Amino acid sequence: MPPPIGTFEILHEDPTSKARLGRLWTAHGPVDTPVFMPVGTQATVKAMAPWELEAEGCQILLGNTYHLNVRPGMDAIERFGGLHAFQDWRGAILTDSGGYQVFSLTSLRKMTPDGVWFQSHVDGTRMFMGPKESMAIQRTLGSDIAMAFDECPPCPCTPEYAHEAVDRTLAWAAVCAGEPRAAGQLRFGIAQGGVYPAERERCAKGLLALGPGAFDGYAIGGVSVGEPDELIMPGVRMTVDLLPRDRPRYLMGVGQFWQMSESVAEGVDMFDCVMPTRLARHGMVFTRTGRYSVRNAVNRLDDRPMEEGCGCMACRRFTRGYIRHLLNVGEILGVRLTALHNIHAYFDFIARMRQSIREGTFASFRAETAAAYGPKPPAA
RNA sequence: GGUGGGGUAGCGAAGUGGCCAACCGCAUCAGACUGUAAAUCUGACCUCUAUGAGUUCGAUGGUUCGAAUCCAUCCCCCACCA
Repeated sequence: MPPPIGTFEILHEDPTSKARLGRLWTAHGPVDTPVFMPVGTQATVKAMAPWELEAEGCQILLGNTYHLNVRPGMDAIERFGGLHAFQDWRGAILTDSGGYQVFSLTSLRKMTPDGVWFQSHVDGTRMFMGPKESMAIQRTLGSDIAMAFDECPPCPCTPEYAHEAVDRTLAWAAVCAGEPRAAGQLRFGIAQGGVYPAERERCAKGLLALGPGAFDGYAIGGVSVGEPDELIMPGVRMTVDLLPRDRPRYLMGVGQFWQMSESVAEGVDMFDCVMPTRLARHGMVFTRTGRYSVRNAVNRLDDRPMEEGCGCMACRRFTRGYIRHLLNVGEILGVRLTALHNIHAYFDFIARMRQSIREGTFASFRAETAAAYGPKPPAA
């Protein structure tokens, strides 16, 4: 019999860092951590079929509250019996609250103390989203993990603005924590604070002050929102130790291989990022030794697979020259194949990282990752 | 053979005396992308010893301080009529 939903087991801890192997139990099965969650904003991971994600061992993916509320709308989601049924995804789903759209759609929204007025990026319709609305939508979506509605401020922003954003994020978190949830739905709080340690600390402590029943896990938000590379990891470090070690810690929106291995070393368990799928559509290919653009002219006559030794279907059957051709002429299969490969590369990366923690070789895994990708990724 | 239209950078296409190394689109080349307004966006794209210089607008000659733009001759393409 599986443990109760929401149980987070810590299975192994790395002696050389704060890395740990864990397992979070959701209503749609276990999630082995550290985990990478592909982003499926609009009820699909772009260019990927659900069975392809299953084949890669994907246990959980993302959906988006704002975007799914705009289209198809909650009446449609209800009609189809929730988000899982709608997109026929049998694993777990984490829904982002819409807080990121406060950042990414800055020019289309207006902040108020109680929430945010969005002007739809599709047809301009005004819609209000606050903590209650976000939680209600996520309830209808029926996600396994609902994120608290937060304000994700950009970088740079003034200390004063970061302070206000933390005020709002904490006030909204309290509202979220009091809202009803879907059956078996977990709820994560989000720590903001920008690049300011005092604000990071105030936000994390404020979330914890809502009590252990408020949240099942905690996220680090507002990272990689415009700050230079060298400020990303400090933002993580100044927050992660403030979050309970017996609960999953989720670094939102990150990211690159070296950022993930370094964050795992700090005690982070969960990641999501659009990079593997977005960059796939732009012709960028991730490999164990770096990334490169398969669109580049040097690949025109290259008969090697995208990554030598890779076991993904794209690499088992097709050459760089062919895939470059498909991307070059705009054929759909091109982005399908690069997405397939990049998702495979991400899951391969995470699987190897988990294995290294299990086998006690995480330190050298970190070093290899830093060498291949580095804080300043070398031109592959 | 006649009449009319036309030849502009890899292609298409503006420009019809100075603000033109020449708008724009495509193609090409390169770069960026981190809780996805992104199969998107940015830049380069005549040559060079390159915040400057040199050679271009079918060819040659001419007018003019100055020509892709005006004139003459020639070459080629298209349409219609013979």
